[in-house]
Amino acid sequence: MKGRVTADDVAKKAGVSQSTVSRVLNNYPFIKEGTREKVLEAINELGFTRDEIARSLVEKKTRTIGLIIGNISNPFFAESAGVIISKAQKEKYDVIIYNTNHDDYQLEKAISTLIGKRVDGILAAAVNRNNARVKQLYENGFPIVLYNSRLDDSEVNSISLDNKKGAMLAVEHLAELGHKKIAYIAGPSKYLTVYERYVAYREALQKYGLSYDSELVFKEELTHDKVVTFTKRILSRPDRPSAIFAMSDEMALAVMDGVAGLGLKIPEDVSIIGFDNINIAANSYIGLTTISQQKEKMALLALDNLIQLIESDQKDVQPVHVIIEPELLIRRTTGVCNGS
Amino acid sequence: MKGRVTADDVAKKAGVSQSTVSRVLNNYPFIKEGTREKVLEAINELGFTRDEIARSLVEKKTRTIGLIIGNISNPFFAESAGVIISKAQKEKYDVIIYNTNHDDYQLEKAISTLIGKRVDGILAAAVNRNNARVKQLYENGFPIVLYNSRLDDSEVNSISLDNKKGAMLAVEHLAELGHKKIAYIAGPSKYLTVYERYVAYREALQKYGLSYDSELVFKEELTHDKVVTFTKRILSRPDRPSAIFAMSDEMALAVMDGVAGLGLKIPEDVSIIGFDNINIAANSYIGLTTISQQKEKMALLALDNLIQLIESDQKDVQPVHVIIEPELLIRRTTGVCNGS
DNA sequence: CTGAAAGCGCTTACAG
DNA sequence: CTGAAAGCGCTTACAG
Repeated sequence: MKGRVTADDVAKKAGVSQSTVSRVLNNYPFIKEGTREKVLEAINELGFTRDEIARSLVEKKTRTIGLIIGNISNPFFAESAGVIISKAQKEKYDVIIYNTNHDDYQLEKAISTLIGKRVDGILAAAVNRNNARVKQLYENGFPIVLYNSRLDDSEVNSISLDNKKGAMLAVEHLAELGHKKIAYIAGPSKYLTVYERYVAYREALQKYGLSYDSELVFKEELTHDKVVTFTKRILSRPDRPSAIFAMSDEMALAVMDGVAGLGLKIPEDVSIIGFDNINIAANSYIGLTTISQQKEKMALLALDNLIQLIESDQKDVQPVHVIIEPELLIRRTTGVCNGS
Repeated sequence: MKGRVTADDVAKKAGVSQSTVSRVLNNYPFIKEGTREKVLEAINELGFTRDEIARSLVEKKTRTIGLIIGNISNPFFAESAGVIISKAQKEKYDVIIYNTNHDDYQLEKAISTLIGKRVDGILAAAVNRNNARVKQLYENGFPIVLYNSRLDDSEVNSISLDNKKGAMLAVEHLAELGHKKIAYIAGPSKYLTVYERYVAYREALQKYGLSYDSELVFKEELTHDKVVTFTKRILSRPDRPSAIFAMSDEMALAVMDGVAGLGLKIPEDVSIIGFDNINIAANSYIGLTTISQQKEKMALLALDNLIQLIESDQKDVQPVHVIIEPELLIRRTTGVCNGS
């Protein structure tokens, strides 16, 4: 198809060597002005575009990075990815994006493909706490930084929230509003960040002398429909909880879906608090009380650090471990407890 | 960094030639079983991963496609991109994603970079109606398909909605509920799809004998904040509109933000209808009445057609022009007109 | 069934 | 200031 025009074609047309064409392409300074002009002209006439694949092969860098997220339809991932994509563009990096759908096998496959494509580095926002592949990549000196994820006991670079504090803040807010029965949408604990929130939830309950009821905790796979069903089920109990804390705003929205489906009022009948502070949480119509992860800052820090790793000499680089401060944003979905 | 292991290293370790290593990598059938095993073993011990960049150079295909969208934080783009990314993975294509932020210059830059990186094809969801570059790419036989976009008078492959019908459906629904003053969040008409909706809005008004009031039409750049401000402004007029139609669900949400900010009720005080049917529109707490674009179907068709273009011989391929049928989904944000 | 060699389209010492 | 040549890591005829 199309027989692409190469630097050699340009060279012939301009009556110079291919090396010279390459030099003007790379803005090599010592070229006679006349020569440069001839080359530029030929490039234009021929509609030449330099083959970056060939260039990557010799330069041993592709100026593309891999971005691995859980699921792009979760606004937390979409919005943080947006920040990364835009900033990467400015820094002249392309991004290949992968959804894991929270499946370990898909994560492995994504990593393998990205390594095969020789990306300069990887940003990953959804890696299970014990992922050996990521650990190994890091130990081999491959540029990788995690955000919204962390490994169990490894030095792998990461930008993450103080999740424990975040979950504490959420439960405390509810407890101080007088809520005694606080349900929790926890999710599976293969992610360290998610697990930490769960632990903090339990600790916070204890701190406020509230009892832990495993029936009020959803630990299964986090799909919208399952959470809606769970919400409806626990709210149909005679001793229903008066507040529900969700480990993500996406899931808090699913809880709201369930609550509205039951005809219950928020926050009069049930208070809801999320986690992430996705854009829509601030919409006045929703007004979701939540814990901010400062996703833009998180994403930007992750990218900045990755680029630094890529462009530095690797040797003298210290592991990066940034902990971001959570912030409680009180909006309309939480209120004082009206029930028992 | 890391001195990657090459097929040549594998060859030496296995005591065969590099050609043989290449053959086992490519599942060439006529290899002695013993040889294959030796090679596989060497590959494992060395932790070899084939350099896809080098392979792309000789094969003249990269198995990556470019995906150009307006803005990933708009759920319509994020969700359709999600469908594309997942399906592409299954088909063994990677996707490089670009946000244009609805800026023509960024679109051009994205295309140039993608061409430079020798992607096998491009999917674009946000291209201005008169884009010469896209047209030229298509005419040169480069695999490109648009979705949610179309060019003015060009054959470029596209999957798009019957936008006119969609907007008609929306206004008719409102008119039949008795609304006389229907505002419209139109956006800039550089996109043909957006323009078509605007034209249909006017035609529908006419059909129902409703007058067109340019002050009730928002034609500026579509940002959340600007639409909130506009909404508040028109709803503060003594003769305020009783219904607002937005050209996207994202903007309908902005309208709801403005309405809620004013303390007005939906749909009692003002009915709202969107366009796209993003996932959250179906959430019972929101219940946004909208026009479905069948985004999953649209995205999948776009990808399928692109892959077909890439993998076929190009010559015998007819231009693809799929028009998707819009569907009115009535939910909670629209109701009969209570006002004058 | 397997090896030696050419070639994909660039960059970059090395000469001049 | 510029050209000839080697090399990046593969694939694929061509021989044998």
